[in-house]
Amino acid sequence: MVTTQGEPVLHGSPYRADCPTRHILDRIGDRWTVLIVGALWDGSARFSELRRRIEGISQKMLTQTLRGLERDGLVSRTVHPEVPVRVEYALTEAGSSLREPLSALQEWAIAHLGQVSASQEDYDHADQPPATSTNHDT
Amino acid sequence: MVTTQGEPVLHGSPYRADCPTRHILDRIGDRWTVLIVGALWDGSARFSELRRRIEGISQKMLTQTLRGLERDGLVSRTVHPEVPVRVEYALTEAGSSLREPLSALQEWAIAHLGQVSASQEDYDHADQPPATSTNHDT
DNA sequence: CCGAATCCTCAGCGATACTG
DNA sequence: CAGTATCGCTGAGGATTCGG
Repeated sequence: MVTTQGEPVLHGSPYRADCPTRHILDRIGDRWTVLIVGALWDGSARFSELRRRIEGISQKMLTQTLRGLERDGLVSRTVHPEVPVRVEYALTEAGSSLREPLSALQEWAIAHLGQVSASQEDYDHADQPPATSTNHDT
Repeated sequence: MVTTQGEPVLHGSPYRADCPTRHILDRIGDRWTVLIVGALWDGSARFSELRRRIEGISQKMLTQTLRGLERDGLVSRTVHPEVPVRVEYALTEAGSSLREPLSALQEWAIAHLGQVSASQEDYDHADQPPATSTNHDT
């Protein structure tokens, strides 16, 4: 996530950091959470399998993000005490329910990506880059 | 956003970083974008007004995030060349259309926040904190 | 095979100061 | 009022290594 705790604590602003949406975005706004949830839509998977499914993820972040999801009750973790330990991860009901709003976002993304990209091109090719910096993007 | 460009470039993974959803999440996953969009649901506003509406935001991040949104074509920026310069920000059509999926997320957040918090409590009160670290949260 | 611990880099973001 | 430029801190997160 981005930071989450450095908040100076506000008072009466209508867009405070403690609104549920903000909270959830802090939770799923990181690089990997959504990808893991997406990977688990295909069914439960073991640690290594998840690593392969997502591939760009490091072992550390996979573990860390899975722990977060488990803590939130969105993902279940089942240890099979076999000889080489086997661990299965799966979406819980709550985790599965995330699919709805996430799909909405996904559809928006698909529907608007072209337009957004075009707008970016347009913006970047404008002729008033105030000298010094090419500081587009966040 | 989180990083977005350090990607090692993958090849055949089904959850590549270049999927539209991932892209959009990188865009709106930062600390302020969603808050600004939310603040503009109430109608257009000037720079200072936005600062007041959001309040926790620094001048730098407000400018930076607004630039990003403008670049993406989600927010329009209108300069009124009056004596003290006046600048109005407003959502574009595309920006407004974000309200739908964002509301879906919001509703999910509201519906599940309690459950998630409870799960966290539960998780944290488990009796196997492997010593050293209290490393919950992302 | 699953994961924890350590190290280190780099970029998000706030604070501050300066322009038009 | 509406920015832009610079500096410094902090923490996300990749690489690597060790344990069960």
